[in-house]
Amino acid sequence: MSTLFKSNLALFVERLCSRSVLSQEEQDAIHSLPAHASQIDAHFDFVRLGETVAYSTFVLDGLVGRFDQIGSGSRQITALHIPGDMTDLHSVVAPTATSALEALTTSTILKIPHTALRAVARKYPAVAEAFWRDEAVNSMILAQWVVNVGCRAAKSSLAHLLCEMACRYKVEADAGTFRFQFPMTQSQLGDALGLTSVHINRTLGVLGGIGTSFKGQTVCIEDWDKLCALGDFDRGYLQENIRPAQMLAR
Amino acid sequence: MSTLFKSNLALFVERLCSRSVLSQEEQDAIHSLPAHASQIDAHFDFVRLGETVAYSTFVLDGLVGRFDQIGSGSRQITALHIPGDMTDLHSVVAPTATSALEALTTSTILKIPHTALRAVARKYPAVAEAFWRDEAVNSMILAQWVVNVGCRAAKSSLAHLLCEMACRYKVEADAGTFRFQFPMTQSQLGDALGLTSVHINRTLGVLGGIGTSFKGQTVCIEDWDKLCALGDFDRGYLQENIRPAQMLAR
DNA sequence: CGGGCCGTTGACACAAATCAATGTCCGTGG
DNA sequence: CCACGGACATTGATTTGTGTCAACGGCCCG
Repeated sequence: MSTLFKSNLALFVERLCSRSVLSQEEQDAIHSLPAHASQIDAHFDFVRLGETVAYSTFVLDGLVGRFDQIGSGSRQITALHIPGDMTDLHSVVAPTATSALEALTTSTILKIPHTALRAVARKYPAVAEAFWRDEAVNSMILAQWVVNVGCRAAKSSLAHLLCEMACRYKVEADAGTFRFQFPMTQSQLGDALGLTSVHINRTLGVLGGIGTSFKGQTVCIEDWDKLCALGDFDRGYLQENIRPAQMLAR
Repeated sequence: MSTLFKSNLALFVERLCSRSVLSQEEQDAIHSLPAHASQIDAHFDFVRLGETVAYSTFVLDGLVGRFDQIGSGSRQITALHIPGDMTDLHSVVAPTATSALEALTTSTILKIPHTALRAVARKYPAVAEAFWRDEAVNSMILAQWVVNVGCRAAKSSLAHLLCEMACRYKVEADAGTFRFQFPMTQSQLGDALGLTSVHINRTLGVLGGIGTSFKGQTVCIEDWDKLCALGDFDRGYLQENIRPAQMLAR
């Protein structure tokens, strides 16, 4: 077990343990998974549509987007993955990609072979369950994404996305202000929300009016409650730190 | 093992076996799951937002929608479930509902306790994997739903939905025409696509122009290729009958 | 110095929402 | 049997949010 890998995968173990209960042995088994780190340039599609992959990808650094392309050429981002996320754990059970994965900014990823993931899931049912739960959370985020692009107005939709990302990045308030790096262009934000970059730009202007700014890839939220209200944001769907008693008693 | 239950759950086994390889023993274990059938009236929410459930739901008959409600009162349907679908297998690993489940029409459902589902998943890793795969397909459908409401125009979006449902219902062409029952109102279609019922009505008029009609809850598609082209539909994401050699060699 | 990429702004077009009225069907009760 | 009410479908007039097109400015990087 390489120390390097152990420290890399520690983030993954930590993520799983935030929602599932794993014994030391089970945690160690995940630490020991073989993993191959690689750096991906911005805008590079490291999984293409229709491609059959033999590994799942864990994000160590950067920002990864799941892209779906439609005939007319416009692109829709259906998921964003930040450090600590598995982008496609489901590829273990469905290895042919139905959407592409692209690094939105220069990113470092870890490729973990399906064979190893399947082996650990088969040996430890609790690990299989933790994987399943992790994917379930991704589905919940995706369902909220549908709501966001489906029936919220642009400013509300953008507010919701910023709230979600602040939570997922576990941003802490500094004197009432939440500030974090968010390396997306306005055009990419448009692809995520089904809007044009022009409209994103104007909508950011509106958010400025309630104390939320996005300049130079830095989000700054001065009034969290107001942003949540505008975005109709309820963090419940993120299932943060759901590992209480009911999980132990199974 | 009751014959009644066996015939009910046979649909579920069939579904799982269309994408996963299960031994006879594993199939029998699913057949033997305890299940409680119940009839749900149209418009009744049988799982409410925030509720913690102890069972997953299988649709025997009717049509079930997954609903998300936003502050302003408008509703967004994020998934449709037809007979043969599990609506919330993921509730085994995340029992607190982050969206509601409602019968769109009078429906018959089967409630299967989480304890039983978890037990069979723990005993048979291949079953756990089949469950996981089934959920992965739901995620792929959800991702397409994002694309649909996010960046397609109304007529394209509606066309895509009708194509998807025709495939999921496994509709066969009759003299080049696909015809099937689809018990949704125009208002519900609007909730699914993030459009108003008025606009759905007008858009259905447009689809009439390319030989697709929806009258009296019956969809009739005279020109499949044209509808697919309009909806930019590629059925690949539905993962129909993905159970070939690569799955056996694992 | 020059060429891209990104952000910003304005004028205009258009798709879809909204508001409102009317029509149709169907179940219910007088 | 007919009158009524409610849910759903249909249609028209108008408004509005967002897209499109276009131009310009800042900035980084080669």
